[in-house]
Amino acid sequence: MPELPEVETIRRQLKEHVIGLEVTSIEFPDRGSKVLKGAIEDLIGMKFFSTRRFGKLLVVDLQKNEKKLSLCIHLKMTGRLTLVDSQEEIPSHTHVILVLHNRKKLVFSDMRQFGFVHVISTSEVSQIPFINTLGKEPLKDFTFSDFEKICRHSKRPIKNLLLDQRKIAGIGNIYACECLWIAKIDPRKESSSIDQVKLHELFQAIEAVLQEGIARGGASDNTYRNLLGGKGKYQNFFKVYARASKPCLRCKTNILRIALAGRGTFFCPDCQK
DNA sequence: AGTATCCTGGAA
DNA sequence: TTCCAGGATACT
Repeated sequence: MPELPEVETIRRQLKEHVIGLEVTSIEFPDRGSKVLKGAIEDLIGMKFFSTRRFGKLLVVDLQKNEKKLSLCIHLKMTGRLTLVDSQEEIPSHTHVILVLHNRKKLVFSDMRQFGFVHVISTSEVSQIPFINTLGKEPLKDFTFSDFEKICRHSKRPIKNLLLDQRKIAGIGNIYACECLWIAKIDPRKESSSIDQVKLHELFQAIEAVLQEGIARGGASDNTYRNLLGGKGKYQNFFKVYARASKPCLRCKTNILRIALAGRGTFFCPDCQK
């Protein structure tokens, strides 16, 4: 599902394909859709100006003279942002369509309606609670000492900690499973009990896994598609996620699937300690 | 700190 | 027909 690498992929595509374009009209195929908030129609006549990402939240800023508004978009599980040609078919479960000056359409669709598209004034973006409570960006200002501090204070299972957006921003279920496998750590292991060496391996694995995810355009194990409707490729390189009952790629022991933090959790019971 | 909740389609 | 997918939040 869309985690940091998938959202970052879309952000980069927006930057390449949408920045500088003007919104000429807006359509609401699902009027009254609960995923929309704020005066989206106020975006008409404004131009895409910049793109930002906060964890898994995408922020697209638009401008016209002194007026500055921002689209805050969260894809959650099945949300999609798609840029389609004027004649192309609109995806199913579409909630809003921004028609652009070049006649292309920027479409937000979401089958399960967990995601959202909110319009707020750009000056308010830094104040929205979700951004305020986010932890460090793992690919930006994240140091080993930050990570150590987070883990040393917690008795929770390490996987739960990795998924906690208030501690580290952007890691979801897939990448949490993957980096724990790489660092050979049992996802159930109490965070504060992991020794320094292993913790450092995990710290490096987080960066490596997220970078590789971005490099491969994200993971389309299930429903994820990028801005142009294409699939990511990272699912072809999963080490452990979705490999229940298959042999561990390191030691051949069968991969286990358990529930942790209410999520499917995949790990090798033999080499992840 | 752990769990129910939102929601729908696809798989078992 | 039931189960499962899981991001974030509101509960308990």
